Amino acid sequence: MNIIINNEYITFENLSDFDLGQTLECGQCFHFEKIDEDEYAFVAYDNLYVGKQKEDKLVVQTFRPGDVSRLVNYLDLNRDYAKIKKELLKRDNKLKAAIHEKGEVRILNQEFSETLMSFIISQNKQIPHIKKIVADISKKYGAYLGSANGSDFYSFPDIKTLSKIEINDYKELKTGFRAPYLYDASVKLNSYVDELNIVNKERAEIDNIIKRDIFGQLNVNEAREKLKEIKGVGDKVANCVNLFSLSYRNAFPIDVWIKRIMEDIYFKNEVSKEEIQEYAEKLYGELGGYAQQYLFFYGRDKGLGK
DNA sequence: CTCCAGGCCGTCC
DNA sequence: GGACGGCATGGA
Repeated sequence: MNIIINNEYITFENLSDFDLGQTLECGQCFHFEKIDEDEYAFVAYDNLYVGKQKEDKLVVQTFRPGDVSRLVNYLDLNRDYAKIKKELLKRDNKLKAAIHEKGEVRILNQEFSETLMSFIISQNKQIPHIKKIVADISKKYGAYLGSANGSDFYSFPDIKTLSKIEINDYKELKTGFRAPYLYDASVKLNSYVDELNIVNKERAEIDNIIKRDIFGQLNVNEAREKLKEIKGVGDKVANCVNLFSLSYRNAFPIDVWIKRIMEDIYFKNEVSKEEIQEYAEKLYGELGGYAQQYLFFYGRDKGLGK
């Protein structure tokens, strides 16, 4: 990989095992829009990026010049995915089709607070509607970041702003029964900030401190249980947060789709989530999160099991 | 009209 | 412990 910086444009050359569209569309994040063929506007933390990829070349316009390392980290571009895929295939050749079709997905390193709130919203909802609610909350309470292809983009509200949103405000944003869950999550998020005595820090740094000081010493199971202290967070949402923002790449979230897909590929009949969890842990081990995402995206795209 | 969506909670046994 | 209905909202 080669990086060239020219004013607000960051160009990546010789990319491997990466596709921006796949990475954004696979279901791990909700704060983006496809604005043209192979072109996406996406929000990470309080930054807006507009990226266009052709083959192994990606050009990203950033609305905050000088944050190349943050973008590289967000897109997880410093990790050797060829090695991960090779090892996964060694452990289980049945992943071949999923990796062949969706192998250019990378697991993003997302902000903890936005990921938590987003996946609380996600329960019993389809992805387009999750995206709409995330955009609506951001538009109402976040900061304006910029415009792309006629659409305005806003940051997801930061923790201090979230802590001032009431249950009824969430209800007005059509979150339904999730409103009290979102409220409780914002209270817990704010309590982390208070507990760690984080004052006068920049957004990404607040995120880093929470990840390090609240979750840094916990293994994946302990982190999941800690997250489940939040109302409306169960195994699935907790594991999504673990995988997509807390760097637990061994987390294996099981939702309706992955359950169907695993049953289709491995079991040939209906089995419990616990059984699937155990099976996945044994088969994929510390690479479970990658396998899950390849399978999820592949299976959902193909409509496997339905 | 129905049924279901990247689930979870409270209640029942 | 496991099963089951309810839950807001929108789209197929």
